[in-house]
Amino acid sequence: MNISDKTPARVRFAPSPTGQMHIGGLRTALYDWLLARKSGGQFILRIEDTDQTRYQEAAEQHIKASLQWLGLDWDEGPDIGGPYAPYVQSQRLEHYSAAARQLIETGAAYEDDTQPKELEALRQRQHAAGQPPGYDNRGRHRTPDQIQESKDKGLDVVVRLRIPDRGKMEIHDEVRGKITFDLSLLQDFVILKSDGFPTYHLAHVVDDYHMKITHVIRGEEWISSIPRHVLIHQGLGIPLPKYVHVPLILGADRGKLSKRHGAQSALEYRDAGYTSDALLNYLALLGWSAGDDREIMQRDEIVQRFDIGRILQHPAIFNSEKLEWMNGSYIRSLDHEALTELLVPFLEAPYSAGGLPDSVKRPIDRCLIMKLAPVLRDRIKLLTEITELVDFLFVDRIDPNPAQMIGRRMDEQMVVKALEMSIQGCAQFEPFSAPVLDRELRLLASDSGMKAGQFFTPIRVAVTAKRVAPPLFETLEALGREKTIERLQKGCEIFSSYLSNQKE
RNA sequence: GCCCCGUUGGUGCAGCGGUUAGCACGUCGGCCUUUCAAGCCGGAGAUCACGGGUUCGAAUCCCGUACGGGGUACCA
Repeated sequence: MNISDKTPARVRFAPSPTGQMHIGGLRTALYDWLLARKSGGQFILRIEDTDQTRYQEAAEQHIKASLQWLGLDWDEGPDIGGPYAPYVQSQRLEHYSAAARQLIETGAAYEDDTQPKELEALRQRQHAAGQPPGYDNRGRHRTPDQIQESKDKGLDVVVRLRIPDRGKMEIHDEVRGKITFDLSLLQDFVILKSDGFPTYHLAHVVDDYHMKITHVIRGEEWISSIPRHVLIHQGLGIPLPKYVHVPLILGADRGKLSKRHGAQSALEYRDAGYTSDALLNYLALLGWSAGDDREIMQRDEIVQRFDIGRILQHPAIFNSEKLEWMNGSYIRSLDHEALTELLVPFLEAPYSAGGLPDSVKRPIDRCLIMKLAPVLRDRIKLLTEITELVDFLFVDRIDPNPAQMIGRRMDEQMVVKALEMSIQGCAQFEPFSAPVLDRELRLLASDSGMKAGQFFTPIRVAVTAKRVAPPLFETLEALGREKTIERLQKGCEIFSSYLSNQKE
């Protein structure tokens, strides 16, 4: 066990509301939550809305809904408050400007009135000369009078942090260990934008300090900016948190995860029929392993075994086949009640959203699903697959294909015989239950001289209009005697007319 | 370009100086069987990216190369 896991950790998930909550962000949130729960600490949600240009109002709700669906409950956050409220950066601007002022006073930072178009021109010149792009620290020696003059003229003024001209910086990351950077390669960077908003660099450092965050868990893309964050800490004279940089999640082609790779956001996975437990389990393993071969682990077990020291150092590749398998495994482990609970909403969804035909009135008879749950469980990997599997139970009319009634090694006579014998039989079986149907239909099959597989095929197709359906006896019982006989008779008619058409 | 990080069967992981390189997904074959699944059994599939060291001994430690990823913004 990692030593840092033993003391209560305060960890935050700090998304910026600029779009949908992607799988990568969700995995980071999960690791935050796992560390907080394991250590008996707090999981904090903080909204980082410092980019006015990319802000999307719906995004914050989407983020919260995603976390809730996955069961990642937060102890402090925008809607519930907490000792360090507010938890939305746009409501904390005075903290950042105070920090920026302090940094200016100590000389760690300075005001810069270099205009955007000047920066753009600089970049173009660098590009033309084949030089690496970058700010050349030209604003370092502005006088207060010059800055004031620019402000009076309404020009843009930003605050930049001064980077030492030379020197190395050695930092420690909980995942990768020691990482060294050459400071001479960095340029002075913006901490306060001209619109008065802080950049990420300043804002998160200030907030993490105020909120007493112990572990900064975030994506690998931030590794390169650690020196900037360390410099801000030093300038402010505040202690460093522990850094935990988690590997990125890539698509099957080793490229960034995008639409091409299927669902992207947590809620899309929900709608595609994944259970939150399965997704949580899969996500936990995407960039972390407990050190043995166990893969299917309950939430509690994952919390217990989670260890930031065992987070992987290389990108994780999202394998949707494995996720599907895992989802199927979770579905199979559900009890009948829980499974029914999950399945019914998918069936009751509008037809256009993958539910039963709209002609079926809602709410549906969930007892039917409950009864069949044991035989349904093994047959679906995604909850959405349920509709296709059981729709015949709910619709009034089905449309069986007579050609499909002729099973392997069967002729037309056999089909007619099987249907007729089963119609007669079904009128008599008492009770009309799966065990009785099992016994009696098998007897009829042997009486008819057919193999069970042959005898049952026309029945299945007549009653379900499918070649592939749930097990027959349970299906017939669920359907009931009356409907079964009605469909068998209808099947008989359809098959007869099919035969006469064939002859013509 | 420069900087940082990584590299074990098709895929995801285990391995932490001595193993017949283990597990899972997928794939192939068999059993079971009323269809389809599930389950069970078995198979194929890895010169541990490559090249140098260190060591009695290296997938494991060091260096280099290749490849992959990230960064290089008044985005996060």
